[in-house]
Amino acid sequence: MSTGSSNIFRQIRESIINGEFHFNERLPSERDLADQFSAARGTIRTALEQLEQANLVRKKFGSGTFVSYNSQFEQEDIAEETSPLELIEARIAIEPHIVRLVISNANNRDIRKLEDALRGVMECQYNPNHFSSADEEFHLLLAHCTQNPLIIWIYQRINDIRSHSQWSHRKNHILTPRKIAAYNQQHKSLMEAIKSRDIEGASKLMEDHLLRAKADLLGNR
Amino acid sequence: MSTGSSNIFRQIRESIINGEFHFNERLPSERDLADQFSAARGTIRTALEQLEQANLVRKKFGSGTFVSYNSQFEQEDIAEETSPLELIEARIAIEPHIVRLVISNANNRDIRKLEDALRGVMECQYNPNHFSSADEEFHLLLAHCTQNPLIIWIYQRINDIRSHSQWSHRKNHILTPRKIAAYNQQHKSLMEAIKSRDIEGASKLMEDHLLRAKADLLGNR
DNA sequence: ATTGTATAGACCATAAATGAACCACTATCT
DNA sequence: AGATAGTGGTTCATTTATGGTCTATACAAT
Repeated sequence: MSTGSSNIFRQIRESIINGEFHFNERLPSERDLADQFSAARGTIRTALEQLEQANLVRKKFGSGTFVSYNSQFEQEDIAEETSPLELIEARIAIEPHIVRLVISNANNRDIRKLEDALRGVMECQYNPNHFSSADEEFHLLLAHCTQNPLIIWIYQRINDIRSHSQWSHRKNHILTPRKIAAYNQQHKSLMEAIKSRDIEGASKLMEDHLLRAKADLLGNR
Repeated sequence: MSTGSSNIFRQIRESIINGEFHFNERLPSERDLADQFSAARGTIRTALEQLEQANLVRKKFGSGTFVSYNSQFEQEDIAEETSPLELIEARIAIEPHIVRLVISNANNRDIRKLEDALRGVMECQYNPNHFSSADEEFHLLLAHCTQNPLIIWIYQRINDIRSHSQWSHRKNHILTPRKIAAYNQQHKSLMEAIKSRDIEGASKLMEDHLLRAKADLLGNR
């Protein structure tokens, strides 16, 4: 059972798995491959169809054939390999304690800036994209209020991933006006707890807030 | 997503990451880049848009395209300006929840690897440097056991800073055999809590462990 | 003979790249 | 202050390259 096309299939598969062709890179055109393998274009096409069936490759009409195989070694970008669920788990890990540090370290000017930012979030109930970026800004500002450069830096990376995450595709499904209103209410309670210097209360509110976001994420898959 | 323009995207990205273009440096104009890559300006523009999307570059109307990539340069800065106290605060923020995730996600093989690593730490009671690096390894392994790539990545960065921190100068003063023995005892209790799947108990032990380390740090200034 | 595969060529529909022109803004020089 | 050159932002028609499809032919194995 060894036809010409399946030989070509095997050869290209090896090239992809060995990393000669990188993720998302365009393969040579069917006509070029036909030249390289001294085969007819139809033969190449059946080989490519097998590759597509094996999820190693995807074809784009009018554009080319692209590697869709993601080797473990070229996950150079942490943002690409972090799922929305994993992202929110990391936030659950760090943000409740961020709130503690905010209450310990923030001065009145910081608190005012937080309130300003929160007002900005509140105004975005009906636009998921605006809400999302205002929310990112608010949580990043919290990190800044810790005045801990390492935590600020870590949270900047988390925010990079938030804006890059696959989650953003589903944003419009998850962030209904109703959900946004709920989040805003949680933000408001959180802000009040921070202002009254209730460390454990605020931390718990942040944890609940994120657990709620996690539940929403899971419920809307 | 992936076309000829993304080849140019890749090339410029590599140039930026490899430091051929420095932070805040202006890239050649779109027209110049078009000449260099023998491509049309539109093709360059789509490549630059992808770079902007990846936060590697920002465009200034009428002025140019500037590198906004925070290379290892910025990470060096973070290591420099993060004090040992701030480092341990960040660890207090994240590690108790890491322990929770470990208990939720780790399999038996992970647990065995943790026990092996812990034995390695135990053997270092009389050498602060060895204890320190074995301890780093143990805590990093905990992060790995979460199986969350983002958390692993964050903890790797924390570990980078641990080994880079000003704290290492004072290590020999702080890490007396007596202190090391105390830490080992805490590690042992932690490990037992993990093995018995006691999520909140283990998390609390980790928090106590780090709070103790923080107190030792403050007491030895 | 039939079937399955490979070859060769032609044409189609689509997507991307091209090349040119123009606009709006910025920085610099006079 | 004004002029000027250089920059990114935008649009357009056109060209090029790509995968998708179809036909006819040749060859080998069953």
